[in-house]
Amino acid sequence: MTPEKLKRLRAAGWHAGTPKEFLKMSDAEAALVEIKLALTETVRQTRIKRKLSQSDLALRIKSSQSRVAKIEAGDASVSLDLIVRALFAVGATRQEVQNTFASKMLAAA
Amino acid sequence: MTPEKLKRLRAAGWHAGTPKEFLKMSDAEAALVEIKLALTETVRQTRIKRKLSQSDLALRIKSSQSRVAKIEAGDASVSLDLIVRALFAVGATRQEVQNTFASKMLAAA
DNA sequence: TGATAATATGTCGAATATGACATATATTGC
DNA sequence: GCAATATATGTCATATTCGACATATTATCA
Repeated sequence: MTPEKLKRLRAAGWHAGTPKEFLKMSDAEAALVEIKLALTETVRQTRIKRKLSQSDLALRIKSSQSRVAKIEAGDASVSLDLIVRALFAVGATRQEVQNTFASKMLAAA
Repeated sequence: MTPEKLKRLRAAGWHAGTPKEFLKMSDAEAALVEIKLALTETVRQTRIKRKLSQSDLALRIKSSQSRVAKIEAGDASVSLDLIVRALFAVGATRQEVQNTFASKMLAAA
């Protein structure tokens, strides 16, 4: 895991304490975090493409604008369940989800 | 449904307050449940294939046998996050997990 | 059969995620 | 510029999910 990525994750609230502890995060845990981040990016991109505001999306998932902002910011307090609900609410397609995953893979290489 | 609510929904981009529009919401909820069930089924099949007991898997994800049983039973109290952690713990690849999410997004482009 | 391991189910206090709210900060259109 | 709109951030009481435990049920096999 690159220092760049660590910095980004920490900024989003993912730090588990010391940097050393953070590095110990298992590969599986890291993969889960990265999948969540990829999906939140799909949420944001798709929402904007559909010309919806965060408040619009909040209404659809019966949540609040601030929580939608946290979803898109990759905040650690957001569950995968809520991210997927948001994905469906913006009407993301398989293609859009796949594309985000694909671009994430390239970035990781 | 109150006229006020209808007005807010239209402003949010639903364009209508017809029953059809609201079916989309329940469809999304159903799709989320489908994703969960598909993943839990994979957890169980893979765990058995690897000849692991529920207790073995519980150790790997630092949980308990009873919670693993609930994961595999599709219990409503189990989060998508925990299901994915279990999936990785039985040896699923990141690619396999990603494919599940992508394949369940069926909205038309 | 009966012993033993595996799995299922219910419960509960603790931990975590939640929507809502206040408010700060961008961003857009005039 | 300056309103109006959109987004970001922090907090908090409530709701949900958690691991753990007790115990019931089922499966395996000598």
